[in-house]
Amino acid sequence: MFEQLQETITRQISAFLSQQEIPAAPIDWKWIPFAGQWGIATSFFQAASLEARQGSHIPVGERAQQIATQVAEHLGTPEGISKVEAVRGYLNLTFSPSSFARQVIETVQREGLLFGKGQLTGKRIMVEYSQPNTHKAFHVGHLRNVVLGSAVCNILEWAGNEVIRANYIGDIGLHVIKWLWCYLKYHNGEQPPEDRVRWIGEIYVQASRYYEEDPAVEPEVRALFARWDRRDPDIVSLWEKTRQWSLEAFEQIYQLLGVHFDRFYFESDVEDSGKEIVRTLIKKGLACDERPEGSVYIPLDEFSGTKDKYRVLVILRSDGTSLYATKDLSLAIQKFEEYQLDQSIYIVDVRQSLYLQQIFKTLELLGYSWAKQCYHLAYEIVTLPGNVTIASRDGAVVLLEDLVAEATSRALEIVQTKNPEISQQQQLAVAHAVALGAIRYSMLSRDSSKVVTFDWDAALDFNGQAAPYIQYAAVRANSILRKAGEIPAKWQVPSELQPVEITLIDLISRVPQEIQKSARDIKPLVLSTHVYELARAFNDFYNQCPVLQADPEVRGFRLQLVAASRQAIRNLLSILGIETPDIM
RNA sequence: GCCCCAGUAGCUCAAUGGACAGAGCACCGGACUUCUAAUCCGAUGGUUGAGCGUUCGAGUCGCUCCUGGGGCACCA
Repeated sequence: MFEQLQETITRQISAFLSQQEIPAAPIDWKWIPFAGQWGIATSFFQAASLEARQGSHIPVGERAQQIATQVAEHLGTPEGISKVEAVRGYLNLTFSPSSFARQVIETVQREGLLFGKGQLTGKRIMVEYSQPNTHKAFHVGHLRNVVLGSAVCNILEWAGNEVIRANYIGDIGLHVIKWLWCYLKYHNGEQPPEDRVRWIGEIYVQASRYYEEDPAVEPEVRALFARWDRRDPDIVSLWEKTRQWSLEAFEQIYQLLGVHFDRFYFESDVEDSGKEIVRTLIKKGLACDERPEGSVYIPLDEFSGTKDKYRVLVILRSDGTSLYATKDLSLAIQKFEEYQLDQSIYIVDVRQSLYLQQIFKTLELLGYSWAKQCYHLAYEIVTLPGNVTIASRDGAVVLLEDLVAEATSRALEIVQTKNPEISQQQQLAVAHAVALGAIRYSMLSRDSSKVVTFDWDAALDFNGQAAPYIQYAAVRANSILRKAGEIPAKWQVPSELQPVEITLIDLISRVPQEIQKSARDIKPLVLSTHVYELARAFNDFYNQCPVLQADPEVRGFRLQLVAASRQAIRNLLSILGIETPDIM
């Protein structure tokens, strides 16, 4: 919001420094890091350090302060700046309240629901996320992926990119055949009950148990796999029917979570084209074919002159059946051919880091120039207390719907006591927004490189740094605006602003840059932190500054500030995929 | 053996190489006749795993260790 001013002042400083024959060091502006102050700052340590290297004997800190003082004197007080100060080697420029407060509030007002949205970049980015396996349960371990992926999509979109949300469904493989075997043997003819996800998951648990415990099962499953491989119509039709059950269950979950996809890919669709690529690789001499004794593989280290880095990637089983890699190679190519992507992001957990590096390297060896535009966003997994990995096959899972149901019921209890006058339906809607917000926020408010230990109490804690706190701030703002009725169109920035007001406006003004930063680093955490700080600043303001009862000249301004705060919070929450209720 | 990630307050986590390392939870003490207390205020709490190095400046970068987690040819 202040780019122009920054540039002008940067030019003035550079000119002054060169005139004074002070070494040119890059001037980069940062926010003044102290609460209740707003403005930009830069330091002169680098320039002073360069001088020292050229033989000056003044200590760097002291010299930096000298330069800062000189610059401050030279600048005077530029338009839009109320105070210029040299402090401990830093030059601090404080914004003047009247012009900037107005500018910030008017910008939010003008842009409304789009406040914070960046200029179009012209870049097209595909984000592949969720990637569930059919015939398995959908549990809290999968939740992190969906929450992270959908937030990343929104962030990239808000930063000005075109985003294609892709999902890659694992609809075939040994796990599916195991499930079909179990269904045929123990559940034949059954129709899925209402609680479909659980039912599907339970059959999978049963299948896995028999498969592991009874050695007689494996040959039966293999035989079934062979039938599928030669497209036995009975098996194919059973596969199609049961696969559809899973897909419908996923759709329910996606609706519950409020996420959507633009493009679905299926493993079963890229299998044949994958095998075709394997043939090409063999023909080009890039893959070693040791069938039938061994597999088809690529000695990646050998080809890229590395040692123990890329290892070996097996791309086809010795019996000629496909592997995950077979299909992923094909999928990557299809994505770029279909959409001419500028970037292809894979949201996949950290355990597959080496594997995805192998895929990207293979694509490079195949000569695809876009291989370098593939990016793996690795996130750490969700474990159960005691460092227990969540595994669909042993059934020790927390189902997503159970989590949502429990969270909603706890939220509903609070809503009912606080808002007894609204309809049950409204109460439920609010509880739902709060529950899902809390769940999503807890996943987004820690770095993706950190392991999440799922804990019921922590997941259902609505206090402190959590979505309900942020939502509540917006609700309070909403309440003030509702009681105020019409917001006066004419208003003035008071001559004196409270420190909390300054902090609040400051945080609102940074929203666009925070969105850019969040996109640049692909870190939703940047926004989850910022929106929390915004909410906290608003709560401070709420407690310290009366709005409705304020003097008329202050009242108009504060109402505007309340409206801008609500908008900023609402926009950030929506990027994170969190609803902002009107009441709580 | 090799590679990747994490290690910050009692616990869970923040911190574009910059100013005094910040929040929440927990604990202790306060604030509802007020625009909703799902809130706020105050107190307590730190050798940023250890050690060298680079730098004017290191939680952040480099090296060597320690601890924990993960990965390393026919699972996905």
